[in-house]
Amino acid sequence: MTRTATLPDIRPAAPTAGDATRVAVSTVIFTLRRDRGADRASVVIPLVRRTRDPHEGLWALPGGWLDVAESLDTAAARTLAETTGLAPSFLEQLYAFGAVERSPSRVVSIVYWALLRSDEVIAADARENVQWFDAASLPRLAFDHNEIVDYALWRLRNKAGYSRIAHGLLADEFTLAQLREVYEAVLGRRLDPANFRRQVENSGNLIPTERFRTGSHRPARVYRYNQDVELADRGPLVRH
Amino acid sequence: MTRTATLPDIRPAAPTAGDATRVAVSTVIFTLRRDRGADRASVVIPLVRRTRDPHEGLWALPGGWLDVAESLDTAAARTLAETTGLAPSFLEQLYAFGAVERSPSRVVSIVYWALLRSDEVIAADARENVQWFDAASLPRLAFDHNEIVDYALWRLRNKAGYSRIAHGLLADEFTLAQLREVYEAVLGRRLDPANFRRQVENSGNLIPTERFRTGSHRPARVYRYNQDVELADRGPLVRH
DNA sequence: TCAAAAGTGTTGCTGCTACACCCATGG
DNA sequence: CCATGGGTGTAGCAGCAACACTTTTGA
Repeated sequence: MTRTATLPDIRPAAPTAGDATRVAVSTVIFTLRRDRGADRASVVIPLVRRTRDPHEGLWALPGGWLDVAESLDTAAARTLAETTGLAPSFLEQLYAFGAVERSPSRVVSIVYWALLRSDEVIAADARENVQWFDAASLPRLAFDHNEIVDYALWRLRNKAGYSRIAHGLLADEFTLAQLREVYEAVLGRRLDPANFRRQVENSGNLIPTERFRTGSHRPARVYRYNQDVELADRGPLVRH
Repeated sequence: MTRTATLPDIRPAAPTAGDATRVAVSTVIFTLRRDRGADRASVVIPLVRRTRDPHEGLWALPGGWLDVAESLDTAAARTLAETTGLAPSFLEQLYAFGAVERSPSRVVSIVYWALLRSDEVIAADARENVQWFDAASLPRLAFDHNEIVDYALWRLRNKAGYSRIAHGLLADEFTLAQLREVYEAVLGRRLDPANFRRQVENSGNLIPTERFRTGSHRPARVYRYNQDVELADRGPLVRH
């Protein structure tokens, strides 16, 4: 459970032959951070500092080796928990990266991407070697991980257009302003509150509650997601 | 060049240890077939008959093992050429399948999908063990390949909505009726000729030529694709 | 009473669908 | 000249962006 938080050791290890191709699993985890004072939330991702040689000291995506007896989905969830302690509400395969020269030895990385609700973030912060970075301004990462994060960000923004991606980033109950803030952070632009309200109300994804959240000004109605409408954008692929 | 056309032998082979996870690459190749007399074209894919034990005799997707010194993209193109003789104009990664029980030994398959232009199909037909099937009515395939084809079909239809997918299925020059036929076959429904024309003309993807194709009735203008407008739907991932 | 966010109404633009209609060619 | 597909015109509807406007609260 408390393995060293690091990407797999790339040096030829015991279980496999030295020249064989090995399969790793990594995950890009998105969540939002509301900086006090900042007028907009920003997209942040957790990275792990490498403690072994290829790219020692650089930051890298959390991940690990695929076990012989576990599926890719399971491996993604497991390595994520081991390196960061996180258990995201949304976890989906992103892309398989397999360029020959992306690592000193031959590694094919099956990369996942994940969304973390604001109330799930807490656990990870205490971890040694884990740190959160603003996705828009990352340092140089190990391997091809900068490229991977760029692709994941592109996918996040893309999917926000036609899917209920915000579900994975919010707690169960929320106001429309909070929901709008999520979309604004992901898309990187302001949205008209009036039009946003109508769009989201007409989508049928939201259920209004009778509760109100009282803040600085007029109280806002609290909504929750309609669990029936499951986003069918993974096609015929069944989960679990 | 003329290896036996078959999926990789799944039995533990020489190069790798018996219990290691191995990486295979497979491809779902789509093209259109115009049946004489039929009023609509249909989507067909080439399959390879397995000549070795796991699922011997069943039809399977063309593919093979990933070499240690080649990228995933290269492996997809190579195994495709070796098993079917085809070199598609469009080749893109689809998904990585890695359930534990999808094969007797542990195999992670990186699956690609490809589009073949009607003028590229010829070469493959002569192959032993290669046969074309209507994508809508497949027999039981080896491994989890039925599920894989379903997913690829879903992706094809999805992408047809927002992308110039037909480019990969047509020759360089074509009439609007031919282009429309492609979309009708992929989407599985009729499209209004008048509205289709306007949509596609306004998209800016087509360049009208001065040539006309004279058929049974009024000659139709010949178009070709605007090469400048490259479909930017793979995001920041650069090819080659 | 004032600022600011919550929430409603309205207008105009755009893109799409449906369908009527004209054009050009082979038979 | 007629059947058929190529190609144009147009009316209606739906969705969305822009923005004016009303409501409700804390300070």
